[in-house]
Amino acid sequence: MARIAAVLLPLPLPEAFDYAEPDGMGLAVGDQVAVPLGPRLVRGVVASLRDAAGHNRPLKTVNSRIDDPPLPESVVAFVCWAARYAVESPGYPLAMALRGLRSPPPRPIRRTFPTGAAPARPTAARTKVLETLAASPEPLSPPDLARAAGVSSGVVKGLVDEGVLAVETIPAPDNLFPPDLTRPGARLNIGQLAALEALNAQANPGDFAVSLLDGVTGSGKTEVYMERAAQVLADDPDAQVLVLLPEIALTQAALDRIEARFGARPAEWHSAVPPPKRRQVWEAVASGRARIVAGARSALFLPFKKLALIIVDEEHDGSYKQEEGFIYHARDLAVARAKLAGAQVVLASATPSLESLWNAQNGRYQWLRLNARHGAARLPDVSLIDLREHAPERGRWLSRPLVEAMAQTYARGEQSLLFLNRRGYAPLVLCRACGERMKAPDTDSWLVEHRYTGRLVCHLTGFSMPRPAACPHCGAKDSLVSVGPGVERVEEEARSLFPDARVAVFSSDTMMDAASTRRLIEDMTAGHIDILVATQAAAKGHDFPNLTLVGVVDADLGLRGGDLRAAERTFQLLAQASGRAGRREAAGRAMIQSYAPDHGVMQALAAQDRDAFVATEMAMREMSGLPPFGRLAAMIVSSENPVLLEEFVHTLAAAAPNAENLEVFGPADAPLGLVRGRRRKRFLVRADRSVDLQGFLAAWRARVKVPGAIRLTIDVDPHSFL
DNA sequence: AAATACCCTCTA
DNA sequence: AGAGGGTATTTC
Repeated sequence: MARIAAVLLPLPLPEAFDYAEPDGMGLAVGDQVAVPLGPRLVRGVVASLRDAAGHNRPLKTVNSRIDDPPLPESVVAFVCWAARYAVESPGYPLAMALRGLRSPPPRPIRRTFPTGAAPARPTAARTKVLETLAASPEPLSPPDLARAAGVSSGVVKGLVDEGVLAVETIPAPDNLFPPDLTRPGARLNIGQLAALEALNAQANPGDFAVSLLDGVTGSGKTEVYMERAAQVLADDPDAQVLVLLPEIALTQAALDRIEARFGARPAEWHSAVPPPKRRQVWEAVASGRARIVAGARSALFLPFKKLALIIVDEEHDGSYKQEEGFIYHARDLAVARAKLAGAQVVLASATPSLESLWNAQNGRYQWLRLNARHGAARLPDVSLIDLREHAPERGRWLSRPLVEAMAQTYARGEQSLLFLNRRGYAPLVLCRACGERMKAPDTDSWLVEHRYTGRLVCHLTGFSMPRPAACPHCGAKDSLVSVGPGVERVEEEARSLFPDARVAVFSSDTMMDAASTRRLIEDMTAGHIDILVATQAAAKGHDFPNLTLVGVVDADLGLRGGDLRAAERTFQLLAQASGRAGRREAAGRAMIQSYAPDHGVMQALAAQDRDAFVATEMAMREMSGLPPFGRLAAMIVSSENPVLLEEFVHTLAAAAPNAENLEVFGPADAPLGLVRGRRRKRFLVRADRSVDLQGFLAAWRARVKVPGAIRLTIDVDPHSFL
């Protein structure tokens, strides 16, 4: 009756390793175990158990069970599913599922209290300590007590040693409080109520179901999904809710709303959460005590005990795609996660991805549309400015019509937002004397000038240098010129046009931390800013009541790369940006500057006809068999050695298995062919939806031996084509 | 990922 | 021969 345990290890191994289960250990799937691997002992998780009968390979034995919470079976299944999806080792997703556990627990809190005994020698310092402690409203740690009493730590220690004071040690509280479900919910309008009813009716506890909550900006999607969350939490006292947010570090406002609704701050999970806090959140999620978690994409890997609802807010957002290391799309993984856990998914967006719209059209997802803006708010008037006709003068980026609209807005005491999705001052610096373009060393992308810091920065590699006084190539002095606009340069132009106006910049460079972001948002909300120049960091989420004009400085920017999703992304971004205008009583307008106002994207934006845009874009995708009608994967090969790379790429091309209804394109030089001295090439695979794309990719990779100097990455459902 | 097996070159 | 180094292989 001996059993074999297949154990997943958080290491880049291709599969689970088999170990013999010691008699009487009674392992279960999800248990954490210590197993021998070569000469060392590592942590692993039991993926499955089977009878050892008929097995003849000698196996090592599980060393011991680790006294940490087991991973729920649905999490183990999800780890395996995600690995297969991404064509990667299960070790990567497993490491993510265990991440909170590997952090150190927070330091316990020490509290001092009097025992009642009197000090043998009551010196002035000792009396001061006892008085301070008696007067303190809350218990103090020994160092805090010494500081508060103004004595050295030795005095407190002496009292403790003598038994006058005692110190108790308690685990650090995690400050996670249960949601208050007796609070009244938001007042919903008819459309919101209908959507909520549909969500409530769609899934019984334990049912997998997906809904697309598709509503224009300001239609109140958040209230709807929060009420659904309230219902789920009320239906089952053990149920847990995960709210996925893009770039959560920048969207503290969403956390405030959850706190306002449930009277308790949700557990937070993202890269900026300090390790001891992570440990607490991980344990609270595993025990089921954390009932609402708000997190970035990696929160999908948390070991929820009873996950009942996943909300993917702004589901179209590009930051859900993890592009490095373990590559995945959080929206797609959220659906898989919910399926395995028996949970409901709500995908919310004003500009859903074509993938989700397609699933909604096919009836795979329930499609809930909210058309009316909440309260008095109306959709903004959108107009196109043809830059061929209204070209700004050299070195300027704002056209006459836009400047006039800004002047009117300013005169009325209302706010303008100028949107330009480009950080820094100028995207390119070149030498007038020799024509040299400033680049990062061994990299193909231009250096971006940042005037605040006086540096030239590579946005790809992070390289930066002070702006040189002379051209590093030809040595000419004062010959460097800044070409093209970034937000800082548009800010400069706005200041010169409106010298009395209060102008601010909102980009990831000016908003380094949550505090400065919050301050700027408060200033904007309170009307202390007249003109805000912003990158996409401000295009989403924030709701500024007095903002009535949105100017899109360069609408063509995103269309230039010309990849599969360029039109879709541009439409989403600009629709979100123009949706910032007029979210309260004041009527808003959006003005879009473009050199291609006849382009389908611009026409659809001006007409505010998303359905027309979606229909044409879908037709194009269908004709070429591109997502969502077909599937794509990229195989990216890179090396510092170009000769070896060339050779390997040939071997790889020749090794591609034959397959029906599938094409392999490439190898092609990646658009940014050289990054940090590594040359990159890529293959693109297109397959019909009936094809086992992951199986093909795995078989292909298994046919070649990847030399050490070559890195091979597989990106399933790629979003970036760089 | 981490330990170790392997395979060069360099030193004496 | 043996140290020192980089790279490839193995880990149930």
